[in-house]
Amino acid sequence: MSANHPTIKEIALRLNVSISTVSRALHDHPRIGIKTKERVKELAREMKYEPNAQAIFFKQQKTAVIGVVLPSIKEEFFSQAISGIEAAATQYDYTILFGQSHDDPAIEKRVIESMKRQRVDGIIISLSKNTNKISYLKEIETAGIPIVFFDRVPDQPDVHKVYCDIYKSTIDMVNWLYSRGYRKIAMINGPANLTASRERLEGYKQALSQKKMKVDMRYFETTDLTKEGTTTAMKKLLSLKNGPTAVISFNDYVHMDATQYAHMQGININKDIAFVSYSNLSITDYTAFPPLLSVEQYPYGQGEQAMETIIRAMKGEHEKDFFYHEEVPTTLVIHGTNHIR
Amino acid sequence: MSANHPTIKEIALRLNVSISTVSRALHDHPRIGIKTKERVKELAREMKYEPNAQAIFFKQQKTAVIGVVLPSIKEEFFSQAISGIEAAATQYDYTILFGQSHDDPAIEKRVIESMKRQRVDGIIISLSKNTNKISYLKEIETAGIPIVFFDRVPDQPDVHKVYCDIYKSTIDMVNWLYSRGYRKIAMINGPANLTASRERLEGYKQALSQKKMKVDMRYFETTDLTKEGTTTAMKKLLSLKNGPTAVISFNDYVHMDATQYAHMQGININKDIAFVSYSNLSITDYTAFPPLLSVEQYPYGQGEQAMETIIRAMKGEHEKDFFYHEEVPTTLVIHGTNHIR
DNA sequence: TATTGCTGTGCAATCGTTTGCGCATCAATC
DNA sequence: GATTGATGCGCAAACGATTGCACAGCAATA
Repeated sequence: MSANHPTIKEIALRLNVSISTVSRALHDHPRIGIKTKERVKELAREMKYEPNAQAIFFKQQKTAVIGVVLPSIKEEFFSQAISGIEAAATQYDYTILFGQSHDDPAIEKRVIESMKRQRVDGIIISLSKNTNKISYLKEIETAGIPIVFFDRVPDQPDVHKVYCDIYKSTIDMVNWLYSRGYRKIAMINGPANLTASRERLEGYKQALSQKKMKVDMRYFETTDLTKEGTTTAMKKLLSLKNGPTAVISFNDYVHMDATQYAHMQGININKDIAFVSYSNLSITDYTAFPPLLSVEQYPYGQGEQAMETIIRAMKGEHEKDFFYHEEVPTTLVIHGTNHIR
Repeated sequence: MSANHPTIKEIALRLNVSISTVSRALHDHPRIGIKTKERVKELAREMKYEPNAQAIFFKQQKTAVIGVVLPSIKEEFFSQAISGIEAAATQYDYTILFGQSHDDPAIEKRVIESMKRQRVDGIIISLSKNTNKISYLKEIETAGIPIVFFDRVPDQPDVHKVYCDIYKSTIDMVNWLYSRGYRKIAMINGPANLTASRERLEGYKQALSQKKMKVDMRYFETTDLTKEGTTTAMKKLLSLKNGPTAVISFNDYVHMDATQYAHMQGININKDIAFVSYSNLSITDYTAFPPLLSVEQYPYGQGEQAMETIIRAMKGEHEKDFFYHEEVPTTLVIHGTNHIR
């Protein structure tokens, strides 16, 4: 069952010419006679010859393979992102070596090392949410494999990264709520160590202070993103004397847990309390309680952008200490009007 | 920015020994002196030498890479499946070259050809729903790259495949409904050309006739899996004089569209009409109208099984005309009791 | 002393392809 | 008739690692 691919050597043998002649004939080298070219091409077709990409890339010290490491493809955001990456990759004749970290830094490292051994030409990664040391990644970059971070990117400036401005989206979101008359705006944020959480919190504070509202930390809760964590957070918000009239959830998954609990507590979702969120999952319109508003982060576009950025990084045309920081825009998507209930 | 990996050649040069000595020392060859081994290993560590997997596999005419082609990773079924594939791959020291067909046979073929050029050691594929010619895949297999189909598999017996018994699941499902007193059981099936659809239909017919019920084709509709197709099908069912008391949907996505429409028509979901389905999406419990019952097809397990099967196929220990047909079990998962509404 | 066997190492081929260089052959030019 | 230039093709090295074979040096044996 071992692969039996024809080689230029066999073609050369059958045609009684040298290997180099076959190679050049197939590449339409000007110095090869036209009859020879035709004989070679004819036989190549007949034998279903296909160049051995492995051999070529081995010689050229490239692989035309990009490693892609994502936390979990079960999240719609990442499954969309990889589609964008793949689409762009196909366009540039690259293929995708795929791995998930499942938000475990140890697995993440193992996957990366394996990709390094495979000699991928570059790596696109969205960090596991528990990763805080990326020094080994910098080493890999120094060893000659460029890395582009996307969405879950490190704070530091000396990396290539593609991300969207959650800080700004959050301000937009609060402003939207404000313009609809909501004043008691709560937030169920993610773990404090995440950049994503920090951006949300800062945007939240900034927006409130722009509106001359004081930041009431009773309205600010966090969740570890588990159902239990979110339920606890929501419970606290609901127990407040002067409870919130609007709740911003970390993302649509948190939103679903929060609204599920609130509903069970007799809250009329989006009537008694307005719920808004991030991610804009496609499943949203089928859920029992869609958010009034969700921030669309265009994972597909981020994926495409990440691929284009790594290609530029691989070309290495940039200055030695230049790093790409690509910001992709977001949009507020309104759902509330046509939801099922 | 080109990769600069140390090679055994450089180690040999620095140590004034031959390349072969370095290679053997690193592999603990018995004929290499102990001091030499230590000197070599020491320097290798120091230089952060890592064997060039590309070179090794090139020489061995292998890649340790498995191509995985899925219709669309946005479907939870496939995103779970690839996790299973990846987990098993990691265990056996294989990596995953990934591609989506987006249910387009032309793209599917392009992806496969590209993987062939990359000389993957094997291919795991779940067919695009529009694919009907797999002859070119048989050719690739003949050329020496084993192929394992999973979930969306061809009918023919002369292929390796991993799948679950939807025929049997459907019978179980109808029996479950029957035991709950439902007698007017409708089905919204998928496109007739899909094996998956045929199995559902046959199971449906078989179950009904086992219960001495006649198959009423007024209760049988199909959808092209678009929202419109499903809505039309549901509309027809609702317009019947003696309408169904239960509806079996092709999968949870169809189920969501069907129930969304039925709800808008004033049907009390799972009270007026019972809805059951296939896939058992994790999102189900957050949706407005979860199915009473959904068939769990264990995509993760199917993925693992597919990986194990391709590894066996690559070993080629089987008889020349033997093909693996691995059936993985399904389960009926009950939701109705704790759904939100 | 000659043979045998062991230890430690190097040579060179191999995988498939590309490519710089060189060598013919032939026609055209001076 | 010698030089030049174009044409057509082959040789061999290179990419990184593995491995069968050979060989030198040395000790033990006959």
